[in-house]
Amino acid sequence: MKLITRHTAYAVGAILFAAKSKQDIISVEEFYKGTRIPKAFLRKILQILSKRNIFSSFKGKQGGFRLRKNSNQISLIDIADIFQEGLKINECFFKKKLCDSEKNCALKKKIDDIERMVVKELESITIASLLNYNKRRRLK
Amino acid sequence: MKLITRHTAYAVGAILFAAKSKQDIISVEEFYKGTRIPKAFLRKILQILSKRNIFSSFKGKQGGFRLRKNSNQISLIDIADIFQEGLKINECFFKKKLCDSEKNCALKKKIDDIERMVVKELESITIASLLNYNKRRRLK
DNA sequence: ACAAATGATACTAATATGGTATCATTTATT
DNA sequence: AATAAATGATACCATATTAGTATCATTTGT
Repeated sequence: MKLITRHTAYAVGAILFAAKSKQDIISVEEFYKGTRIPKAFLRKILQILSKRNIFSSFKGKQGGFRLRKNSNQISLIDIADIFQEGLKINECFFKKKLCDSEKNCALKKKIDDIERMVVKELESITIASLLNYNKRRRLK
Repeated sequence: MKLITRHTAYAVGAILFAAKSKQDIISVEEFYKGTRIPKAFLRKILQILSKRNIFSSFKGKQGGFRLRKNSNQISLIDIADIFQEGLKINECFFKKKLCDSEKNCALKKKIDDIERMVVKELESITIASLLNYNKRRRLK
């Protein structure tokens, strides 16, 4: 059971870093220094994120990425959706034999319910809430 | 996001079949006829399930497997635990850089919370509840 | 003795995940 | 205009997990 993959986590890491930074445009090199996520991998992730409008990108010298959304407009589900292809709900494992049909497979029904619950939770976790969480702890 | 794997689902399928059957000891061949789960694969799954005391097994002619527990004593979490090695909670993805330490990584905390929720749900889904679910639908 | 069963185990195949490398293109700076 | 520093696109490789098969050994009822 892996709710989020490394891609997702790294993407979140990069976004958190950008959200905290006062800098406007941040290069992969700078992301790397801040996060220590392997550079080539990070780069691919950032490219994908900018295709999906989480970042804008700027080519050429002084180029890099700029966060395009406010940190409370990005939730974990957005990121997970990008890297975990729709978090697709489990297909039926069984053929006709076991249930009468896929549509009333009890197992699938129950698992789907749980997945929906998880999706709802992921929706509620925004980048802003993650930033906040850390800020609160630091004050203690 | 795959909450349960095929192994788990097939195991559940086999257990459901055994729970419904009036037969005492059921051979792999018979399981296969009832579930259409690939025979060799099913066999391995049943072997594992009997090592884990979900089934008892009987060698030799007229041998096979007998369900060892009542259907309300087996929950999805038991099966998932067997085939998905403890449903291990996500380790931290980041090095020191991003959070102060693994112990106050907001992302990990949130994901762990969700996972605990999922585990609780899986605990609540027993074989009996799956059987019931189908029974109820059939009556409609 | 034999056939029908599981036990143990080794092996293979497919898929998903994680990660690197490289060439093309763009752009600020000199 | 040349150059260096950046991303875009894309192809590739490595590793781990999941799915599934095959085979020989052992047991047991008939």
